Amino acid sequence: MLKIHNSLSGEKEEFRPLLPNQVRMYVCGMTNYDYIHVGHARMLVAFDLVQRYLRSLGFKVTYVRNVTDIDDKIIERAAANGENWADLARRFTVAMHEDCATLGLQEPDLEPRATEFIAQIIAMIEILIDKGYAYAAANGDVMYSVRKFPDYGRLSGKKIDDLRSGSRVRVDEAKHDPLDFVLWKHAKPGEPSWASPWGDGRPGWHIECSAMSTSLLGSYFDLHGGGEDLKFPHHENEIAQSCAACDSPFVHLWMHNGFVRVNDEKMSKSLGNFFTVREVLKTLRDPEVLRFFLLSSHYRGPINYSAAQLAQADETLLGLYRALKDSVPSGSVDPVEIARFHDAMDDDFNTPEAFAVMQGVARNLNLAKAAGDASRASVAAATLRALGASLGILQQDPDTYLKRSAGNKSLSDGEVEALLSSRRAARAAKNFAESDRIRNLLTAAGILLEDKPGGSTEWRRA
RNA sequence: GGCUAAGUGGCAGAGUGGUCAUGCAGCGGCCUGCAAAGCCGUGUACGCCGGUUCGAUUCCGACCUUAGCCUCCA
Repeated sequence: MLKIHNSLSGEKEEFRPLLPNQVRMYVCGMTNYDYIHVGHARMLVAFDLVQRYLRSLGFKVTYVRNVTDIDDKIIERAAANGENWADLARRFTVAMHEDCATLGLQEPDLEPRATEFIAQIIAMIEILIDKGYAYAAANGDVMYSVRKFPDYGRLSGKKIDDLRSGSRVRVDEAKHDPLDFVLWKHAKPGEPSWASPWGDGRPGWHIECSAMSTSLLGSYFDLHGGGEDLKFPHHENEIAQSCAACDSPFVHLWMHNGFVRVNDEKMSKSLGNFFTVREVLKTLRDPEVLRFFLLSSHYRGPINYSAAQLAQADETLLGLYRALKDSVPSGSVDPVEIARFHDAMDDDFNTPEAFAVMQGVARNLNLAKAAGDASRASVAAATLRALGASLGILQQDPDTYLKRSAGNKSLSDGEVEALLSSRRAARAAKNFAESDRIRNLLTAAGILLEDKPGGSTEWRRA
């Protein structure tokens, strides 16, 4: 039985889809005006995992992850670059797709862009105005009147009056209430704009998600995800918009992932303490290390980013690949371990616990290999592979993986093989001084050796 | 100030009212020509103070500390 933590209730709830065997999920994706950083990667990986696991459970999943391709930041950045805003958004959306692919993400079923949904956005705003939830302000913007929506603040546990007193928001004269937020922004000269009943302008950020999600998934759907910083006000605003416009509940279950931190601070653009995915990947043996690292703590908790942590993740992953080496996965898997793994994952996607199960399987695999029990080893190998598959890891060829290096290759594979063959000759002649000399030389070059019982030698890169 | 999370062994990170997380690093052993890898073994861990209990890291209360949100943000 799958249980998922619902931000709405603050508790883990048994997951039951609204429609039999179908899951409709929406995740707030990226505003693409720059390369994605590790914090974004965590969100992307977390919901990729959710989506994968739901599918592995047999649900028919419709996974929608939007792209915000019109926004203040895009306009600003484009202006700073002297670049067309649409070109900039397109360019970084392509880059994001590349990064997602490297991280082993499966593509969402639908990836709507805000600019493709202008008509739906306008229609939704009109409904909100008709129903009295929104108003055209004096400055040409259209605002949502937060106090008209009684449930406002329920998701984030905030009370409207607490917000007001603590608000650091500069009171915009055009707003009837400081809490009101923009649905439609009137265009300033030279800004990209679309025609609307309220004049030329562009959608506010919050309304786009409401319009896209309800157009694509219906007014009431199963799961909505995003980073925990979106809980307020973004998701709160989405609820206010969608519920009011559709006269319907909006989302059954809200999921929020925790942040990536750097020295105990949130990794973010504004703090300037961010590392882009592509820059981090250059320092790693394989992108899988980053994915593994991101999955090694629970998605709701914070995770501290550091090179030392990445090194630990690398070491651990290496151990798993070493276990997989020299065994042929069989068709059958170990049902007990599979069940343990599912128990862990069913408990709100407890990946650390799931990793512990995988470590147990790896130990069995090593034990079986040491005992020369090929059939037990191949069942263990198949099990480990299968479990890895549902997390999107451990699918590479172990030999290839182990010969990869985190740093520069000072010696080519061929050079290593050549040295190894001289060493083999030395060992056969019991010339251990020469044999050790070669090994030391290789070690210094980042090549680690393992002599096997038959006289052969395996190698890998540090 | 309001709201929300969280504080676990050298590091990372699960979990539980009463033998075991798990991984990395360390130490001892087996194995090895020596290593490496693997296996076996190994560590007075649960922020502080009270309370409940036969028994609390786990439940309750206070306190301290940290992070996040309250402004764009994954």
